[in-house]
Amino acid sequence: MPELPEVETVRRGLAPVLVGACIEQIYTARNNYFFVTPPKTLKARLLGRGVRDLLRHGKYLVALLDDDSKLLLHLGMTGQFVAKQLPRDEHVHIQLSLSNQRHITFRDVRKFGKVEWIPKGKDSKRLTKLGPDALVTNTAWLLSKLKERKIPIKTALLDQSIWAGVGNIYADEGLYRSKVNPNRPSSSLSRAQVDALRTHIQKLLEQAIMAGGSTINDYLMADGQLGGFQNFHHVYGKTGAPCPKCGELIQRITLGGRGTHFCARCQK
DNA sequence: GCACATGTTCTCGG
DNA sequence: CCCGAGAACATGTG
Repeated sequence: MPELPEVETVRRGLAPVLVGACIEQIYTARNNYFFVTPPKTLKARLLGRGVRDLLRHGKYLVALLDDDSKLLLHLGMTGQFVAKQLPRDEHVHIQLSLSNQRHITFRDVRKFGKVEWIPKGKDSKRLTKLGPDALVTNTAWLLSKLKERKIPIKTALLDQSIWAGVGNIYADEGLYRSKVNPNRPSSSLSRAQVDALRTHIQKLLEQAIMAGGSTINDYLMADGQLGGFQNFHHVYGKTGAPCPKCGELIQRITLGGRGTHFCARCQK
């Protein structure tokens, strides 16, 4: 669920709480959650560690620790990182108690999220296979990668090895604002169209960050509040509603296994 | 019961 | 080996 703007919003909310603090206590739920790094190892590696910085690449958060190891976090579809000691319901998997008396709760209903500890000097394959972050990707890179593929442009925009951070909402909204039909083969787009897509999507991502991200169901900001950008969606989740520009009804199709929303009259 | 859900990863067939 | 399609993962909502 969280795409780049949601993850960046969480990063900005967590950083003031986490950076500079030391991890003093760790609670892990005793359920079958697939952490990647097992709870026992996590506790052994994280207890007593200070947090130097909290970074983001695409939809991943990376906490840099004071022994030069790293903690990689991904929110999956329904993950929540909240800088509070939330009540421990059946979806709360981890709680950290920090030296500054603050707490961080990781809650995830569908359990698609990932928590991975990375030793000093090592890299996680999850990160190394990512393309450049979508906010800093330039047209030349995007064009060269899109030219290599015949898959629908919608599917290509979601490929995290091309650029990292765009998910289903911002792909659909970006294609709509760029007037590009999601079915178009990736390699068929002109340089001008790719440039328009890059520009529109980056603008969208920045506007969404300013609004605190899009809350559809589960996503929360780090202070527990809802995001606000869902109120600015034009096509995502608007199946059957009139297009804001031409009045044609918004269609929903499936591409790459994902629901895809667009205006067949505006997007060519 | 059915369809669908902000994501990633694996399998399978060509 | 490459590519793309579809399923799987786990749980909830309408």
